[in-house]
Amino acid sequence: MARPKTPLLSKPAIRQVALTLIDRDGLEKLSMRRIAQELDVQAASLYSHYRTKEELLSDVANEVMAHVDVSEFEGGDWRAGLIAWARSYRAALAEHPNLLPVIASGPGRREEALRRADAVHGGLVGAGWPPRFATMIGASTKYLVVGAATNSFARGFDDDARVYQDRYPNLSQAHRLAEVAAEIDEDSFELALTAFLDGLAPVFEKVRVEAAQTTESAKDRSFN
Amino acid sequence: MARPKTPLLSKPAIRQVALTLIDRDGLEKLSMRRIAQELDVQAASLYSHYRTKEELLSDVANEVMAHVDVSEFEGGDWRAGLIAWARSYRAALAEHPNLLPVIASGPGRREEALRRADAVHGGLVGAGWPPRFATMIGASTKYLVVGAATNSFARGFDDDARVYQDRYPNLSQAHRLAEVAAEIDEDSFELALTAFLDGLAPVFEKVRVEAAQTTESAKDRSFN
DNA sequence: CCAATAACCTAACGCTGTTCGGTTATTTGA
DNA sequence: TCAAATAACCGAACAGCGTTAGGTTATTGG
Repeated sequence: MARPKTPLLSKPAIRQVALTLIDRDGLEKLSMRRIAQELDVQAASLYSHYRTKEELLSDVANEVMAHVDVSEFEGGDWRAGLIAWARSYRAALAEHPNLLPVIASGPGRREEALRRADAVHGGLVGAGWPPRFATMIGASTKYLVVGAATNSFARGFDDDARVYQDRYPNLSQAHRLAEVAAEIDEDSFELALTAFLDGLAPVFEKVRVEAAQTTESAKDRSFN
Repeated sequence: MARPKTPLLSKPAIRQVALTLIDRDGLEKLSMRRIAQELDVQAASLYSHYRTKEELLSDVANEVMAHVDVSEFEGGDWRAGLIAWARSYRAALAEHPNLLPVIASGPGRREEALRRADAVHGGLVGAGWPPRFATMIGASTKYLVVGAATNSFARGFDDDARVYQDRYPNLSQAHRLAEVAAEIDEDSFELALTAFLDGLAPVFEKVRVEAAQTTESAKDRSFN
């Protein structure tokens, strides 16, 4: 076979197969040859559409990250905005846990990631946070989400045994381990997020007062 | 050459070379053949000491994690314990950023990790936290540390440009990017940790009251 | 209608982790 | 003391990896 009448491949099709295989068999088992096999094609043909495997993975990661919700910042409520962002972020990672190393290894295409970063940053600044704090709070929230996802999905049944006994001292059925672990992760994440936001509230008051004073003295100076 | 008079290899020596290469060239460039080359040996010989590359990496990760400090919990001050733990944890990751994917992919040898998990958990319970909260707080703090490390080290000069402009609107010298980024990461981490712990304080009061009431009613019941 | 391009192919390169069987020094046990 | 077992190396090879080169054919643009 040389060139087919109707193309067998397309970027979206390749991405979709890649993501399916990642979800099913894990990131480590994914190879260009396996993707090609699934598409009844030779591995070399994939390189007509994606220049490297890395580029493909980065594209897949971007597709997944597109579902993250930053619209809640528009209301001007920074707390609600952060919560919605963090939860949908975490949900997106949870849907494709095997993809996490790719997402965690830095953003691929700049556009989308930048747009979301801007929405978060802009939302915080719009709500009254100084830009410097907006940066740090955005970063901190990301820490929580990525850290939670990492610890949840890359777990190897280690200290968890102890963890379960906290809450389920009589848990002996191994088949319930997964759901119990998921519940604890969920609760831990919510606790961390809530405590973080609660701890931020007094900071918000403080920096607003400081900002107001700075504006005052700036006004004073402009009068002299 | 067959068997040498004095052994050329040892587990510690292999680990040391592996870690050095990881630090210098990155995790991706590390191969058994390169480690062997550095030790003037053939790759196959390494398998007399480590059964797989994974086992070796896991051992290296454990060695690094051994520097994490959980001793501060002994004083009974859970806030001081968490801060010391989180900071030394983060410092350990920062010393070998290229190793982070290995560390994040679940603990290797159970012993050490369990010992530390126990120290954290025990410290929190000893300070008055209910076991269930001790579990969640330990997990949450880990989220922060791992998330911060991931976002810091796996960065690809993306939304950072904007981030720098927050604080250094006139920063044009690219050679200062690294230190500025490090400073922002540091500040973000400290903000997140402080806000989290501050947000935890009222929770602590609340669960202590509840625990006291539970004890009361337990006493009541024991009287009846 | 012809040239360019797009989309596939086969074959191969150099790399990887790992295994096999061989060789020799050291250690163990009778 | 001497044989057997083991430990520590080696060379060669296996299957699989990402990627490239060069070939063939269908579609498209001028």
